[in-house]
Amino acid sequence: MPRLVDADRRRGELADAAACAIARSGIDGASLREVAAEAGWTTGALVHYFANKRELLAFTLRASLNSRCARRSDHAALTPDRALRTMLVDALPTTEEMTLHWVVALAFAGQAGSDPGLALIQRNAYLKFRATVIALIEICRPDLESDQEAERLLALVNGIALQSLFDPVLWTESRQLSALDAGRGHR
Amino acid sequence: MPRLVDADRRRGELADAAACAIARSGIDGASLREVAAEAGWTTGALVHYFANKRELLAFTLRASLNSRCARRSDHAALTPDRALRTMLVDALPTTEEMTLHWVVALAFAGQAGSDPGLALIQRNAYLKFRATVIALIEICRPDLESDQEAERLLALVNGIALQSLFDPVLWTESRQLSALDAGRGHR
Amino acid sequence: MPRLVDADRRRGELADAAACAIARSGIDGASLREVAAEAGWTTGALVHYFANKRELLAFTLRASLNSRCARRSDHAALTPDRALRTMLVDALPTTEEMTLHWVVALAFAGQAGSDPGLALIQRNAYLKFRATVIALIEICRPDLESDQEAERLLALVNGIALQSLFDPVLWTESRQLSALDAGRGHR
Amino acid sequence: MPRLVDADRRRGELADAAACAIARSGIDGASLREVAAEAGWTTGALVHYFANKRELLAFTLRASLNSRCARRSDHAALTPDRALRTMLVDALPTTEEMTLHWVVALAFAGQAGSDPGLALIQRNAYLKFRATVIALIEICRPDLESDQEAERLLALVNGIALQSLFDPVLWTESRQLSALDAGRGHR
DNA sequence: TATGAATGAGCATTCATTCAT
DNA sequence: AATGAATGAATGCTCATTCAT
Repeated sequence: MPRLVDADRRRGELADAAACAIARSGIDGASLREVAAEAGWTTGALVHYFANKRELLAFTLRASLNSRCARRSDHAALTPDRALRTMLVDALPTTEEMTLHWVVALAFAGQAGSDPGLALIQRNAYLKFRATVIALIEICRPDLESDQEAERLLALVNGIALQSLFDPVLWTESRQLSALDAGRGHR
Repeated sequence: MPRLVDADRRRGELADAAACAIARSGIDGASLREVAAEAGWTTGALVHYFANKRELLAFTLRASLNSRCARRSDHAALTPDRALRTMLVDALPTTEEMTLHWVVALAFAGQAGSDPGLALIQRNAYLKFRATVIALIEICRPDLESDQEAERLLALVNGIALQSLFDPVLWTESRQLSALDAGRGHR
Repeated sequence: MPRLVDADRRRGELADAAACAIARSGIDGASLREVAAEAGWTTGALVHYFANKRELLAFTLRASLNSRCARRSDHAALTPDRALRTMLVDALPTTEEMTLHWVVALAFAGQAGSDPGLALIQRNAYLKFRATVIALIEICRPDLESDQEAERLLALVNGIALQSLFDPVLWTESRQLSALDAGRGHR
Repeated sequence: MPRLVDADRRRGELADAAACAIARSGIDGASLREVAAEAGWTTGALVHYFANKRELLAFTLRASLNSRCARRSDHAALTPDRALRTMLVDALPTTEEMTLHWVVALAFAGQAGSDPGLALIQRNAYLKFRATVIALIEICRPDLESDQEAERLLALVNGIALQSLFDPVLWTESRQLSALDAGRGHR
């Protein structure tokens, strides 16, 4: 089924283009024409891959949020402490790609009220993201008393990310890292 | 004599209505018709108080963000530790009103790319919010080694707030408070 | 009846303001707010003097066109040839005031299709203007063979006026006059 | 393959429809909806051919004014005197089509104050029209002493046209022609 | 499959008009 | 008489969507 592979690849490319357009113009501001142009097609071509704009947005949201989990692969080879740090750093908007994901997530979060369907997708993806991170934290730091401790760590990651988006000049990559280190607690 | 109206009061009411509409429908989704209907007027009436939609949005954003600072009044009478906790709690989306402010802030944050003017307003307001909180933290907790420590505390507050918005069922008020307490560090 | 005098005077002032606004912004572009502001009042005040915008426009048109006839008073004391020249010169847009009248007339002419009522006013006023000029021409120049000759002279005046409006730099006052002189024919 | 359309031809059709609508309702009165309906389309279709209303108007103005020059082709085969008369007659609103062009020109002239850009287009087109006519006059009538003489002839043409628009019943085609003949001067 | 022409609903905005004061 | 708040119907324009090719 070579066709299907092509179609899926196309959908991915379109989702990437959509993510860029959303980061640039906001969700409502990102017209289908803009997304299509970003990807190098015309509007009419989108209809073959997504029935309507909502589906394109939902797919883009899912793809972007999954990317935040995808990196979180196996860190078993590292020492627990080193693995933990690596994992958390992967979740911060230190790279351009990760910043894009955070911006897109923020755009959808601000839209949540207007489309409960998208809000649900977002919430589920967020819970998956949260579960992944917390599970790994607990593996790497079995000494943490409860998962509330892990949750606090996650909140810190999210807070640092949020502040980095608002004030990217102040929050350099190294500052993000040192703030994270300071909050990780001590054995 | 014309019908006399307290224009500033009206602007405030309209900003409240706009905040509700934004939380419900997103920023672009909140049409002037919707805002006017929410406030009990018709579209044309808005023009008396705001020259255009951008001005309405800017005013709403400023009003909402200022509300987050307004509560942060005098805590001098309390013990430093108690004052600190009170202040931070005031910044969490534990009340319905504070939740609304966070949702509105999130909506504007997601819009940042499409209107640099609004993004600037938001950034300035955020910096003011940050400065207020950090200054108070440093007063209440002179033992904190540096303002980086205070910043970490702020990041924690923001992170808890963000997670509460994504998962309000899990993040009850008491959970928000205990997560904050756990991260406050010890004297 | 001092009140009536005041009201009529007001109407005249408003018509002047309207003529300026129309010359500046066109007929549809001249909003009631703009006219009122030009005259130093607010919108609501207009309603006391004109039932609606149409009436204001009709009054303004009539007043402006009548002004073009008003100057054409008694030239009996002059020699016929001198009187003729004076009369025709009075009809050219050589003065600022006369230019305004021509511009307003042009604006209404361009609008003629959309309001048959205004078009009728304009046509009647034009016929009156034409009759006045032609009658005077025939008095001053009894040697002209027919009123067709007079009509040709009027056409020349109108043509010079039109070209002066399109290219005011080229068509100085002296050029308008010499073109008129060259076309007046010889005894 | 998409539906192929001769875009330039379409633009021409739309300009024709716009000219009719402008003659009927004035420039501001001619809404895009009205123009589109006149041409048998809907509003949204216009955007494929003109970015906005201003562009539609500018194109219509240019097209209409150029038509007034287009007819003025080669008259070299005729006798000079006959050619002159033919040319000038072509410029009078004796045909329905030429009347439309004059009405449209008048509508734009009345609008000149509100859009300097359109006024410039109009002035340039007018100068081109003037230059064309005057050049031809000078070719056909080398005996005319100066180009001021030619200009006077043009003024006469314009004046006849203007009066014909104000009083089309009186100014039949034959009357226009005889007025022109009487003013052409004698060899 | 892909194009781009065409639709029609929706938006922000303007404005003549009405009306309480 | 005069103000200015409020209305509601347009208008220009954008855009997701449909569809003939």
